[in-house]
Amino acid sequence: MASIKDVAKHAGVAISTVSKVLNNYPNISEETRQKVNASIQELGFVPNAVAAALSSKHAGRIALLINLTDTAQTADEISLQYMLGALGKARELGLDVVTVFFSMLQGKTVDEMVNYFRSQSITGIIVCGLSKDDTTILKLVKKQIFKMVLIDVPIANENTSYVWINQAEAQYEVAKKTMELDTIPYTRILYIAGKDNGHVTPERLKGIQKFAKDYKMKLNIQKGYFSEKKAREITMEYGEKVDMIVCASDLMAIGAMRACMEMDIFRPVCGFDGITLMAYAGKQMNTVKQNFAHIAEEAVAEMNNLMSGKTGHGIVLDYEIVRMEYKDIVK
Amino acid sequence: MASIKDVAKHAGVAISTVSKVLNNYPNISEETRQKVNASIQELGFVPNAVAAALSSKHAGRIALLINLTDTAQTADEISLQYMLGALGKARELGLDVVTVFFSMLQGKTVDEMVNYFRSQSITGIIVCGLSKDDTTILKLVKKQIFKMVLIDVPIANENTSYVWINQAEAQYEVAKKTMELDTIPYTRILYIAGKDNGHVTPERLKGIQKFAKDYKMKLNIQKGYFSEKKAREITMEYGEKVDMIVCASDLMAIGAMRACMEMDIFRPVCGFDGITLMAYAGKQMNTVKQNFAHIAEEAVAEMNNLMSGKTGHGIVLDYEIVRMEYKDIVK
DNA sequence: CTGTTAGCGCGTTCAG
DNA sequence: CTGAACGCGCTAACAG
Repeated sequence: MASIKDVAKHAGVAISTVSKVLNNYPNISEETRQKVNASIQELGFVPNAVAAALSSKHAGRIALLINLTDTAQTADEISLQYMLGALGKARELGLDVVTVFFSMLQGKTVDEMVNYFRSQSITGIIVCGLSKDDTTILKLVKKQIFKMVLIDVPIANENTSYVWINQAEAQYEVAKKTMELDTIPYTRILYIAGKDNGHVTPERLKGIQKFAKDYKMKLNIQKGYFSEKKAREITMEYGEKVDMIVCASDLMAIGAMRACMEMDIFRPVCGFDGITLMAYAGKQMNTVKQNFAHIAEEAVAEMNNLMSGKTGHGIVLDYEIVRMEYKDIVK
Repeated sequence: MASIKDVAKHAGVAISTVSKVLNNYPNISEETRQKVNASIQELGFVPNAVAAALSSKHAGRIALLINLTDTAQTADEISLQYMLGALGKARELGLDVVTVFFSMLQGKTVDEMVNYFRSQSITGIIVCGLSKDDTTILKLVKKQIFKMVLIDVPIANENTSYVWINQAEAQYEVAKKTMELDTIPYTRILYIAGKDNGHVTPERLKGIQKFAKDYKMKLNIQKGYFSEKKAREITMEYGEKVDMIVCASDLMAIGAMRACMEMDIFRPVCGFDGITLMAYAGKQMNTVKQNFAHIAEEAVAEMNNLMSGKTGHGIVLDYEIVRMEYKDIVK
C-alpha cells in the first residue's frame, strides 16, 4: 500500500511537495509536478482520505441527513435518488460522505448532535426531508456551527444554503395542464394539501390559490397530510362535488384516483413528485416530475461552495410536468 | 470540542487509560473505569472515528456496497431497508460506514477497487444485490484482501461470510400456502423464475421443483428476469393453461396478476420479497416477507465477527409467509 | 520554489 | 494496573 512517503521517495522530493501537487497548490514548478505525478501513476498511489480529513480540519467530510417518512415506504424512491445523486457528486468532488438517517438522531439534543458530527470530523451537512417539526435540526441550522444545505427549505446565509424548485409555480402549472386536457370549463376544484409542518405545503398552496383565482374557480382545500388513505377519504367526501382534484403529492393522488374509481366517477387528478408508483394508480395522471438525483447533486455542489467560503444564495431548479401511466414504466 | 486528551486531564489519568476504557481493555481497575466514564459523560465526549480509523489499522471502517437494480425503482424499498438496518447497527457497534453504489464502481478493475477502498481505510465490505455478472466484485471476494459479508450469496471462509434466508424452503412454503387456499387439487403450475445470473434463482428453482414433485404437479418453468413486463407476457401466454402461478419476485407477481385481470381469468399468484408495492397489484397475494433491515443488521454483526478474527460460517435468517393487499398498507 | 517541522486524535507497545 | 512515547498518513505553517 503506497503512501505519500513512498511517492516522495520515488520522486526524490519531500513529502510536503507531494501533498502540494495533490492539492493543486500554486507554488510548484511544472517539472517537479510532472515528476511527482509520474511516481503517483507508477505506484498506483491513492491518497488516504481518512488521514487527510484528520489532518486538515477544513477538509470535506459531509453528512447526508435523510428523513425516511414512515408514512410511505413506497416513496423510498425519492430518498434513494437523493442519495444516488449526492454520493455520486461527492465522490466526483472528493468529498467523504456519511449517510445518517433521522431515526439515528432521534432523542438527541442539539449539543449531542454537534458532538456527534464533530466526532466524525463532519463540517457540512445536507438535509433531505426537513419539516417544521424537526425543531432540533432547525436549531442546528440557526447555530451555524456547520455548513448546511437544505433541500426544499429556503434559508440562506453565510453558512447555509438550499436547493429547491419553484413549488408555487409548479403547483400552478400542473393544475393548469390538467385542466387543459378537457374542453369543458371547470368551476370547482378540490385541493388536497400536505402537512402544515411541511416547508413546501404553504408554497404549493399559494400556487393553487393563484390558479383558482386566475381561472375564477371555487377552491375546496383539505388537509391530506401526505397520506394516501386520508386523500382517499377526502375524495370520497368531496370528490363528486368538484370538477378536478389536485393533490400535493403522488401518493395522495393515487388515493384520490382509487376513490374515484371506487365511486365509479371520473375526475381528472394530478399529483406532485413524479415517483414511479404513480403509474400504479390505475389511470393516467399528470404530475410534477422532480429530478431528485439532480437536486441532490446540486446540493453537494452548493455545499462545496459553502465550504470554500462562498455565501449561500440558494438554488432553484427546474421541474417537468409529465403524464404517467402503467405502460410507461413496465418495460 | 472535547478530545481524549481533555477526558484524560479531567479524570486525572493518562490518555492511554481512557483509550483502554473506551475499547474495553481488560487491565483497568473498576475504580478508574468509573472515573473515566464519568468524565466522558460530563464532557459529552464522543471518540473521533476518523482518528481511530487512522490509528488502528484493524479498526472498523466498512463499505456498504449497494446494487441498485435499474429494472425496478419500485423495489428501492429493499435497498433502503438494507441501508437502514446496516447503518443503524454499525453506529451501535461504533463502525464507520461508507455507502457505495455499484454505479460508482462501474468500469473499475479489481486493482482500482482495491486502491479505492484502501485509500478510504476500508477493511470490510458488505455487498447487497450481488449477481454472477458482477465478476469484478466476485474477484475481489476471492482475493480475500478485505473482510466481506455477502447478502444472498453463500460463500464463507476466513475472510468472507454471508447472510441469507433458506431460499428453497421459502419458495416451497409460499407455494404450498398458496395452494392450500383452495380445496380443489391443482395439477399444473407456472413458475416465473428470476435471472440465470442471480445467486438466489437456482435455489428458489430447487424449492419449486421439490414442491411440484411432492405434490405431483406439472411444472412449467419460464424465465421472467425479474421483469414485471416479462412476467406479464409469460402469463398472457401460459397463464390460462395452469392452476396457479408462482413468481420469484413480487414485481413479477404484480405483472402476472395484472395479466390475469386483463385476461379476466382467476389464478392464484404468489410472489417473493414482501415489498409494499405488492399491495398495489389489485388483488390479495401471498408472498415471502423478508426483513431486509434485520438481514442487514446481521450482516454488520457478522462483519464485526470477521474483523475480530472469527471465521465466517454464514447466517441463515427467518422469513414469513404473508398475505398482502391494498387495504393493509393504506393507513 | 522546496524541504523541515509540528501536530490532527487516537491506538499501541513497553517500561514502570 | 498505569503512563510516557511513538506513529498512522497527511496538511500547514515556517524556514531556507
